[in-house]
Amino acid sequence: MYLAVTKQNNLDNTVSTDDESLIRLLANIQKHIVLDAKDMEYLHRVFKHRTVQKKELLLLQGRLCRKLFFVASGSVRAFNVSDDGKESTIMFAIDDWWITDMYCFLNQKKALLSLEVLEDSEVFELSYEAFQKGFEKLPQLERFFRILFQNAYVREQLRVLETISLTTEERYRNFVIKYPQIVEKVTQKQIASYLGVTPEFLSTIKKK
Amino acid sequence: MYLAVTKQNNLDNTVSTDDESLIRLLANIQKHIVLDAKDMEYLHRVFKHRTVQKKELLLLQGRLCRKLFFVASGSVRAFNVSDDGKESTIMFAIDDWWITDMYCFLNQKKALLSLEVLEDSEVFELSYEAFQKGFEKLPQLERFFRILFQNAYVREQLRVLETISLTTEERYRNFVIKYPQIVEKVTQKQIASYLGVTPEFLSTIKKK
DNA sequence: CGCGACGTTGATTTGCCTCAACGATTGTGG
DNA sequence: CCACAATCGTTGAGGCAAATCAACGTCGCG
Repeated sequence: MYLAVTKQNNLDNTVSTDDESLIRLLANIQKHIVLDAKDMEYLHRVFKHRTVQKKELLLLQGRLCRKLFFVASGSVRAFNVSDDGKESTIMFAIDDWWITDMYCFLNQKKALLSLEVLEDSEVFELSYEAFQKGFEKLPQLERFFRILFQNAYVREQLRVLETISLTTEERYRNFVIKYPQIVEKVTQKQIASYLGVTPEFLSTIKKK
Repeated sequence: MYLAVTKQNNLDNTVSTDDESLIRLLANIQKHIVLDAKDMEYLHRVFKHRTVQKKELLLLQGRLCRKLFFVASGSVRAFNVSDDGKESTIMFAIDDWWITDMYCFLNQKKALLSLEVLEDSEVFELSYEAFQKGFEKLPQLERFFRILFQNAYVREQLRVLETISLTTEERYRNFVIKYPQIVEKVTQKQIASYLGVTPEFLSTIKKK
């Protein structure tokens, strides 16, 4: 098993949070493709592990977006701040989610979004260069990311449908049902900014 | 060139609309991957060409979604009708766009969307089975669809951001700027249902 | 030609925002 | 560890954005 390799220089018998995080990353990728020891080693090399803490910004709106993130544990929020200061939350990423400002990552443009760590978290980052080279080094990654983007596309399309067809109250209900773990971790203000309404209005909805 | 092969049984020198459509399909795929003659032959076999006419439904909400469509020419609209009869347009597909109810196609579930042909069109359809088998037969398709879904995801995410952060008027302006060819082809009612507002309200916006 | 869908306009109602105030919670520095 | 500041969640009053409903002229189509 690959983990044994990574633990060669781990003198005691405990599994470090680094190892745990790495396991989560590899397990996530292996949901869709098969990896041998060499593949895992390669991924271990190109994915940089980081322990980040609450309130840290993984990306600041306006800066070049160079990294794709995998959240091994904890939570991250992606949001935009408009000229007049209004915040809009695009997505929350908790355990095992991938997140970045994808538009700006793929086109290497200035970020429309900021990425904010919501609690102390373990993440992996993959640089744009490694992302592009990865497809040559490990062609199966085409399949992995095909499925990842496929799911992401479907998710966003359903969100669009909900946003334009349902009432705010229905959308809030659906959010709570769909993402109960997120509801526990984030503030109501953040949920409001995800739904595109004011915190005050969300508050009145909740009274029922 | 591959087209020469397909034209063996084409006695005169004209290029049929079938050929033109096929060229568009192959050119679209070759934007992202390289195809040799055998690949093209394979794709020609699995993609079924159809000439469809205005008002035809490629998919009816509630039915099993079996096909993925490529619009070689013409236009198609994907929309949902809610229980109380309200229509919401999820997307328009014009020349060179791919369209289906992706969620239900990928999960082989009953369609949330109907697909309506807006004008006489040339489309190709790919069955779910062929879609899945295609990745074995032609592994480069992983890359092609990876990029296709990647772009689709980014597009939808930007739409979500616009929807929750901009006013209806701003969103209408952006739509006209972004998709002028679509504006020419579709009714105002359909644009309203894409923006998630009533036709009456869109009408008042346009007065300026 | 006549019907039905479309686009427009206006009157009224409803959903949601803005602004302001307040207690409760969280975070921070002394 | 406490005190203070800052942010959060709630509530209410008033205002604006958008929906609803109805009426009417126009256009495309059978």
